[in-house]
Amino acid sequence: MKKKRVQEKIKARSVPFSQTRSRHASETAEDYVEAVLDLIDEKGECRVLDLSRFFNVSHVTVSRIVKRLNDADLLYTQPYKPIELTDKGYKLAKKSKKRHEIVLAFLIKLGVDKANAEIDSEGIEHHVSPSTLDAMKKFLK
Amino acid sequence: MKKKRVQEKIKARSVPFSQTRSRHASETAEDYVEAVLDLIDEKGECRVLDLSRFFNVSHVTVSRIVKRLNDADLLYTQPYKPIELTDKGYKLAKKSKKRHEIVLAFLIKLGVDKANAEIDSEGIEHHVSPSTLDAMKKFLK
DNA sequence: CATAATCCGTAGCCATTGCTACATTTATAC
DNA sequence: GTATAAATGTAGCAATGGCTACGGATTATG
Ligand SMILES: [Mn+2]
Ligand SMILES: [Mn+2]
Ligand SMILES: [Mn+2]
Ligand SMILES: [Mn+2]
Repeated sequence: MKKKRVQEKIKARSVPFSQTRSRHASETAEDYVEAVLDLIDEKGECRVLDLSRFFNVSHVTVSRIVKRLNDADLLYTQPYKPIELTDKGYKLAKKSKKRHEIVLAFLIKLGVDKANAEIDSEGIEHHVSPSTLDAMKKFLK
Repeated sequence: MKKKRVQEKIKARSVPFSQTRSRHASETAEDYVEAVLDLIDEKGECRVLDLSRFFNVSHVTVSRIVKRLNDADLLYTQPYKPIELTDKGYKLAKKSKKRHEIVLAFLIKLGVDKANAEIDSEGIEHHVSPSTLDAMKKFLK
């Protein structure tokens, strides 16, 4: 086969990797808004240190990310004040949480023990296309 | 509930995130050795530019990562020479490829179209515990 | 063998996400 | 109210993975 053809064939396989990188780029935002939603729900408010404990990272890491998500209009933060979700952040949180719950329930129904299902679903949720999510929903019914 | 108890409860939920970060840290190595294995198999040899096309990133990004994986004893590289796998790299590649194939076959059997299954499995493969992999294997039988 | 094309390395930039150390603000306790 | 504790912010470092620009090495072409 011609060299060019071989190269094009190789390049054609790059799509899943580009997509995976793109999904990883949105992962932090999704996990953070979901965490803020949960923490407000369970604790009444969400603080930097709550997120720091929730993710097991330093408060500095959280503080920087929260600032970026504030700039992205996903949440609202003021110095030394609790963190709140914007409308946009709330919608993303609800959608991410729903998807996460489906993935978790799916794994459990598939026969995975709860501990592993919780661990695996935390990563898998960000790599599930609408098509795959549909297939999981059908399996759950 | 006491404040301390609440904080411990929050901290307890951090395990999946720590695990997910750890898995993302091994993802590049897994994808690269798998790619080297495939490219040698299909093209006869694996070059920096092959990987650059395969992943759709610049040759500089590939070159830096290849150097790190060389230091980690996963592959063997010399300037301007083709890239080869070490024993350790070959073993990791085989294992990763096997797991990837199972995840892909699983998604297809679940009813996901091939294009989405290929995209999603590229990310999901790195978040599948032995427990989940077993469940997928059982489902395939 | 000389020239052109291709491949690859290096320098240097940016963004993200992890960290420790230290400063400042806010809340709690006395 | 003041001292202490807790929470948060800031400075600055490292690793990783993107990039462009440029130059040197290798290979192909004539
Ligand atoms: Mn989640
Ligand atoms: Mn997650
Ligand atoms: Mn992958
Ligand atoms: Mn992932």
